[in-house]
Amino acid sequence: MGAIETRRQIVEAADRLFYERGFEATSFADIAAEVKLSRGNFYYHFKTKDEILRAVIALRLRNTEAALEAWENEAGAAEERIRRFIHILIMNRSKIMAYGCPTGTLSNELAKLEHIAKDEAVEIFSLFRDWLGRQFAALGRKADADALALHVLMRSQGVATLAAAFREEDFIRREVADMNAWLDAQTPGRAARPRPVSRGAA
Amino acid sequence: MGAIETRRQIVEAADRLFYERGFEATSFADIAAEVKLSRGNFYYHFKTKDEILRAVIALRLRNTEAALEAWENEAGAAEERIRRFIHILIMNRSKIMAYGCPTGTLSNELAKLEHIAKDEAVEIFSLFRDWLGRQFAALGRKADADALALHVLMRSQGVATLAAAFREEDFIRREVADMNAWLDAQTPGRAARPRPVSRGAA
DNA sequence: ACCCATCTAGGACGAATGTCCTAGGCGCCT
DNA sequence: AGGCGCCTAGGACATTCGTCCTAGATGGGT
Repeated sequence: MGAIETRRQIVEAADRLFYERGFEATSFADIAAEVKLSRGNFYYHFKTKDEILRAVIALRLRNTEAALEAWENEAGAAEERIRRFIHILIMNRSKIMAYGCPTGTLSNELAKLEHIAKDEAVEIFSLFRDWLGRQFAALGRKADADALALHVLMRSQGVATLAAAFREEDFIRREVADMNAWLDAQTPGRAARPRPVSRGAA
Repeated sequence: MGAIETRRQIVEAADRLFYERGFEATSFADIAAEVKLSRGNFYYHFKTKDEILRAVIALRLRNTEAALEAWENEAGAAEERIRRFIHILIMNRSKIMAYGCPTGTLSNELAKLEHIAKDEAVEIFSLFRDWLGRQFAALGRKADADALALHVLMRSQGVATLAAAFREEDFIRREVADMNAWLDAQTPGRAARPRPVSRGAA
């Protein structure tokens, strides 16, 4: 098997394990076992644990960039793109209820560890922040586009954290509906397209 | 020194270290050093790490209960009490920007570890949830009191997570203002009391 | 057929971890 | 003063961690 393919498998396994168990709680041996490699062989591909972490973050950055770019091409209007983002909460609800948000939990953990790669993890957030900001600017909210972007990100993080704590799927659906209703209210110039009823405010 | 006092100091140190470094990343030796105890003596007070965790969670539960009860007695109306809760984000902004929310980050970590005490940590959330629910019920929102409570909790968690990631104090203040504005809109029956201007929606 | 670069396996290494044992010192009781 | 129970110190223990070394398997190019 080529080294490149092996390396890819390692990073992929580490990505999942870091998400499901956390960075510190995942050992070299765990990842090696997952890919069915000896720990020694493992060392051939990655010298240190930090190196794997960097590779995982780089992978997530690439995946995030690709997803955002795909939404940029697929979805029509900026508003529809933002709804795509919001909809992740529903699509990934099972994993979110089990492990929270991959970006948020990693960023939290690295912050506590005062890990050098902390800022790189936050960079994933920045990708979403900037992308969302551009969508809000396209919606005619240029002045407060960044604040609106952070607001959407904030809600996603809050929903993910509480969903992981209480494991209530209804809560996720309710908050997603509320986010969509909120988004409707952010573009008063446009006619609000029909949406499923959002009971009350939350 | 009495064993009770020593035990109190241990739990207090563990509480802080679990918050600042995380549960797994904090070792027996770390806590012992903080309280200036030998690791052997430490064992006299706590047999296992889980035992300390349980004690820390119990402490946080007691502290939370006490804080909520104090707000119940001090603050006048239910609305004012909810604002007290929201205001924690501003009061604790330095620690939140450094380490996130103690409850949210611990709950996230324990969930990933599939730790037995996970549900006990979530119980801290439940205290806030129930308390907030009672306030909303007192505000005349009996039907969706729990949903509103979760909504407030959700926002707090989101703000804490992003504040820890980006370390922007303005973001916290902006979102707190937005939460207050949102709260105003939840009690349409009452006259909205004058509040500092919340620029736009977010 | 042979060689050399690429890849792999297995184990060694010190440090740190959670856990546990034992010997001793301190202070309150009678 | 003496004894006893509470508290402490220091280290042993097995395990696991991240890291590192070395010998061998593999396979394409000559």
